[in-house]
Amino acid sequence: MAHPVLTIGQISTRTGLAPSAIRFYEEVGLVRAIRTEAGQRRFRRSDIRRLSFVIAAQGFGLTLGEIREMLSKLPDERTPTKSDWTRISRRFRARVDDEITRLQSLRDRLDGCIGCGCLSLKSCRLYNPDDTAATRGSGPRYVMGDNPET
Amino acid sequence: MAHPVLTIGQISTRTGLAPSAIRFYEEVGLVRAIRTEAGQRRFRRSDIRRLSFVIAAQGFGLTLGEIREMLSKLPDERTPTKSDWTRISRRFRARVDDEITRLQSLRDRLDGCIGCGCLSLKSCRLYNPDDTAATRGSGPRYVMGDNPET
DNA sequence: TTAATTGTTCAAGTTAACTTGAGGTCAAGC
DNA sequence: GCTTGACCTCAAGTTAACTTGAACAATTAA
Repeated sequence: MAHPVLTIGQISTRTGLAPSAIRFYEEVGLVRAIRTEAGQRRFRRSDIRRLSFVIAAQGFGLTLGEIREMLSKLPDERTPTKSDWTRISRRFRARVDDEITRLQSLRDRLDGCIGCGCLSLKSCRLYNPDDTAATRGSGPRYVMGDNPET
Repeated sequence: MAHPVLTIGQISTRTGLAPSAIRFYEEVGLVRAIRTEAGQRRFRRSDIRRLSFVIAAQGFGLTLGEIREMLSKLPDERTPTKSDWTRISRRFRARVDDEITRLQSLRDRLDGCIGCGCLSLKSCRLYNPDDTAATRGSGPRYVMGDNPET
């Protein structure tokens, strides 16, 4: 093998992540680096995949905590195999599916509002209480308006 | 009319937003309050709808800046009519559609990776360069891995 | 061998979207 | 007319996800 282990700079160019981000990811437990005698980080090739997964999951909207959660399903002792990754990807896919569903239902409600003019009706709820937890924020937010003066 | 104008507390209970959030939204220009002689805020009924839109758009993932952008299309002088809102909602729907499309393509690529095992091939790009700008972060991030030891 | 490059730590700064707290005012009910 | 609850401002704190900078060590290329 040309490069049994990689430096942080090499990982950086391969993933597109800034070295500072990679260090930060190590700090929060998303990757683990081996250290040389002198204290420099060395990464395994498989960490490229790991970090790429972080990027993908994050672009999808997961927090680093959630991503760490998912990655915790990978074996710690050995290099993850293809089937390890397939398992994780399947879980990830399920989350993507859920999000697509959520957005489709948002779109439907939006269509309802646009089409039937319920924007001006008490009965229009762009946020219905049965919706799954919102990404951010807390407390009940449900009514898309009220009977306006207009 | 029972309440020609509403206090911040009333707006708060109607929207589910904390008063501090409403004040903050005023500060960043998402709503505008009238002031009483004594300096207290008074809102129009139509602001409930406005703030509800903020909540909806935010739950979808738009930043407050983007939301302000969209809301800037509403008339400033008069109370927005139903057709004003319909126009905005249509634009919003287009954004939702785009996001659904983006996620579907992510899902497809994910399926490819899961199905064909390309997770272990150089050719697998979970992030392809032609993708539209990611929500967060900068710099190129494109490779989902590399030929691993495994 | 020496200079340039790349790496290290640690503390502090950044942005978004708010919340919290202090200290004070206003409005409503009894 | 006074107490209570709602409201005000302004400064500072909070969380996520990093980046930046200072001061220094290790590696590599000429």
